[in-house]
Amino acid sequence: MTLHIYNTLTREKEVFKPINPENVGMYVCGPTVYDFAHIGNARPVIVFDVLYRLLKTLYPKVTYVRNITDVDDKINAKARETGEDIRTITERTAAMFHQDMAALNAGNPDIEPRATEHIAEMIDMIERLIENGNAYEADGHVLFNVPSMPNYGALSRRNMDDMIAGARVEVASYKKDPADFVLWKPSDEDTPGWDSPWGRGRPGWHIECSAMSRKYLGDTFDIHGGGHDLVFPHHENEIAQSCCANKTDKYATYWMHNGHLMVEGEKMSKSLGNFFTVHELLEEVPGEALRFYMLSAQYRSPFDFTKEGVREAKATLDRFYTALRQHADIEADDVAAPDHFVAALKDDLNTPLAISILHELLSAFNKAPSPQTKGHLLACADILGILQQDVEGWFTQNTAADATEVDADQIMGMIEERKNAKANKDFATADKIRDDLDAMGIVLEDGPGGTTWKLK
RNA sequence: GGCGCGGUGGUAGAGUGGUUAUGCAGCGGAUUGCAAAUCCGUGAACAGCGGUUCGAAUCCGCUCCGCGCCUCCA
Repeated sequence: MTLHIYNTLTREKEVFKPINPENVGMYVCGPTVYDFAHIGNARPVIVFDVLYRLLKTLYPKVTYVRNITDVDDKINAKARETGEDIRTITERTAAMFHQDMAALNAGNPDIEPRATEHIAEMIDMIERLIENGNAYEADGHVLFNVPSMPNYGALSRRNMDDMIAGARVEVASYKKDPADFVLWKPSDEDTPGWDSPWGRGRPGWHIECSAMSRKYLGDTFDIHGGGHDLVFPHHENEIAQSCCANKTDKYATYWMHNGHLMVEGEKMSKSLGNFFTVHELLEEVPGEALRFYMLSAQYRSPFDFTKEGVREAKATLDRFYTALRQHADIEADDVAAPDHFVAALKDDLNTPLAISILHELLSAFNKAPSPQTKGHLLACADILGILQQDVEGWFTQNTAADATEVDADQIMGMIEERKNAKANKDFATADKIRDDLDAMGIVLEDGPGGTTWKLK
């Protein structure tokens, strides 16, 4: 089984053929750093983290680039609101983003370029677009001229004439064509800006990804990912900018888009108040459970995020960790993940199928605990980025909030008391102790090796 | 209006032109002082209507329903 990827460009699952098998290039649209990451922002981070892990098992080198958008009008608006410098906001937010994503066990990409550190590259690209006749200056702005690109609309399969007929936004008077979009726009005195051949201003939304992907991955590269909503206009415009500036037919070979999240069956939105940040969820559930939960659906499907679903995901991970705990003395073999597991992931990241195989491997491990069955289980889990943390830690400290509330010594003392009561056949006392612990949120399990405890 | 996606058992969620998905929940059993954990067994589905086919939940068409995007939202 070779790696297959669903390509938005062709709307088909295709065999993955890297441009250079020695170094696979992957670019994913990262966060705009002006507020806490919400659970929807976490989906592409997790999905592409799994893809990155999978690719690294298949190719000697993978270069994963994910940008940080630190110049944007939402950031500017926040700065006006709080009176802070945009740099203060973006630095703080980026740090929180990294912290939250680390809790989801999503590693950092190889390169994480920031827009503000690549203004020169963007200006250079805009200049080339003007030279090539694809962009023009008007009223202090520089605009990309959409009709100058014959293939425009190929990714999103849009016809510009139809779109304009149904457009719901007024067209700025300085545009030559209603579909033209901004590459550079002027900044007033109160707005962050950079000197450019067109005066002091700031970049449009799309140009940063074109400029930065080129710098780190070249004119054409293998995979470009992001949320489904970015297909149009963001990715369509990136293609236009990059192909026209670099004079190539091809920008990214494979376009991957993750589906959006809903919350409790409703579209997630601030006005509905059903907006979870990763940060607040981590107060009540381990990041690993959020990660595992997200992977329970195929990445392209819409995902209905529910608290009940989170709870179930956590309970499922408890099962896995329980098995690992009961057989903690067995040292896992250093084996490769079984083929049928890897094959599931190679089929356009079929994580639900992969997880079903993980359940089979768990069952096999429970029935016949051995270095090999444990090794298989852990090898698969490693690719998904789960079951890697300390087993005792999983049961005794599920969230940051738990750490301060539990007194392990006290619990061990009560377990000892109960053991003595049981030895004396005083089951009433033994059960009373168990009930008391239960009321504290502690669950006991009597096993062959003694009694263990865990947080509910 | 344009473009696109989806409707699977109580629930979450894969897959396949004819053969058990898997998890959770349910039911029965083993084990346990009782539990927990684990193991064994078990019922239950493919939105509707046509068509292609020896055979379709799986391919095609239509209908109904739900959802997304349409200039700065992952």
